[in-house]
Amino acid sequence: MLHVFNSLSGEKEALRPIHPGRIGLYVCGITAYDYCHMGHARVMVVFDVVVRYLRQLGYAVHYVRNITDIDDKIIARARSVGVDEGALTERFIAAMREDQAALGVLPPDEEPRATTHIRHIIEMIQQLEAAGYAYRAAGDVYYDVSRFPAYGALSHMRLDELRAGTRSEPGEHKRDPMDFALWKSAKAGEPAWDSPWGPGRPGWHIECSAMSLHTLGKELDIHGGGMDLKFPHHENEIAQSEACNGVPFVRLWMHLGFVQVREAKMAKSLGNAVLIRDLVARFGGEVLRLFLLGTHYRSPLMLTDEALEAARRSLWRLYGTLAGHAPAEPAWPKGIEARFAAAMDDDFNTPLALAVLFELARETSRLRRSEPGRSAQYAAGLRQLGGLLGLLGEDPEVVRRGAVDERRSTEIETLITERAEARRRKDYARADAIRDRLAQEGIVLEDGPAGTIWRLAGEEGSS
RNA sequence: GGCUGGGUGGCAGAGUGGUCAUGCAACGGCCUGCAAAGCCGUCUACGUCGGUUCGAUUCCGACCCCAGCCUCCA
Repeated sequence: MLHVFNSLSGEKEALRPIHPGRIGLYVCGITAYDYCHMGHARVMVVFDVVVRYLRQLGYAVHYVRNITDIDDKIIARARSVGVDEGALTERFIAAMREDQAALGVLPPDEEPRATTHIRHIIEMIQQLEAAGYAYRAAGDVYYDVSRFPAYGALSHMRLDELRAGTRSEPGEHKRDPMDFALWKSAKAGEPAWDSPWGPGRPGWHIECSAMSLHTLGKELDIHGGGMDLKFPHHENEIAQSEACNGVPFVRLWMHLGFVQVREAKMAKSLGNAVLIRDLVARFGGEVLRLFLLGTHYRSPLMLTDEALEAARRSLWRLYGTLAGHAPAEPAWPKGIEARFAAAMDDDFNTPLALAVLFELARETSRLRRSEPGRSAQYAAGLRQLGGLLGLLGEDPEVVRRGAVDERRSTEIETLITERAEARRRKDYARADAIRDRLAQEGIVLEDGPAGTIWRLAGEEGSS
């Protein structure tokens, strides 16, 4: 039985789908005004694993991850770069798709965008206004939090506690500092849509309420995102959706811990964001994936070169175990599969699941010579379990050789052949000279029962 | 100040009332022409102070420290 930590209740709870056998999952995606950083990578990879595992359990998962393609930051960035908002967002959405693919993340079933749901957003604001949850002020429309008694339930804060540190921005006309904008009137030159309140654009929070309603319905099984969205974004979504729909909005809230750089949260505003694409170039997407899954999703994750390098060696170890087996039906030693499932069932404990994978890898290597048939089966089993985490799907040789072009590859093969002949002649001086030369060039040779294979030494330049 | 998470071996990171996490690194051994890889073993960890207990890293209490949120942020 799968249990998931619900940040609303603060406890692990059994997953009980609203409709038996089906799961509606909504995740807050990116605001498309810049390249994605490792914090985004964590959200993408973790929910990719959640979806893969739920499907493995037999659920029909409907996975929706939105894209915010209109907001203040997009407008500001488009202006500073000198392009229109649409061109800017298209560019960064395309970049996100590249990053996602590099991380082995399957695309969500739907990726609704705010600008294609303006009509639904306006309808929802009208409903809120009609029900007395919203008020107009100088062309803007605000949500009146005093009308929603449960406000603060998700962040475990009372309204007066939340108010403590607030200040009002110039140009706002809120009755209460905790009120938030549903609709913002357009200033000259800003992109705008017609509405009952005049030309303007949606506030940030309302889009998720409107899009989740129109893609998944009034009640969601799981809603997720980064820890920083808990307040105010998700709190506001609850206020909007429940005021509108009259039913509990979300069964389970999943919030991810931060990726940290040198003891501090990674954030664009702090200038310490590490882009996915930069690390993909250095380590390869699968290494990043293993790194991200090596820590439980709710814990903070410290991003360091040492940790990434350790992840690379770990991944290579697994691929080394996988290499050179005959095709076989997947199998496991007794208990492995159950322990893997138990780990995943316990709030998606991927670090523990990975530990089980490493134990399986060790057993596979141990039997390699004595029982090659069983060893091959275990290797196939390792690949299959790894696949549930979106790992170990590549050709082991290719992964370990990294980004070496074909010409270079042929050169290396030629030298290996030359060395093999030298070894046959017992001309070890010559053989070692060849090996040393390749080692200096970052190529490591491994002599095995099936001949000599080669791989990259590490440091820079994996696939 | 309020709220939310944390403090585990050289590093990363799970977990548990009394026998093993796991990975990376290091050291010793096996294997190897020598290596590399792999396998075996070693390196006897649980913030502090009390309490409960036959026994606590694990339960309870207090305290200290770290990160985050209370403003846009995955």
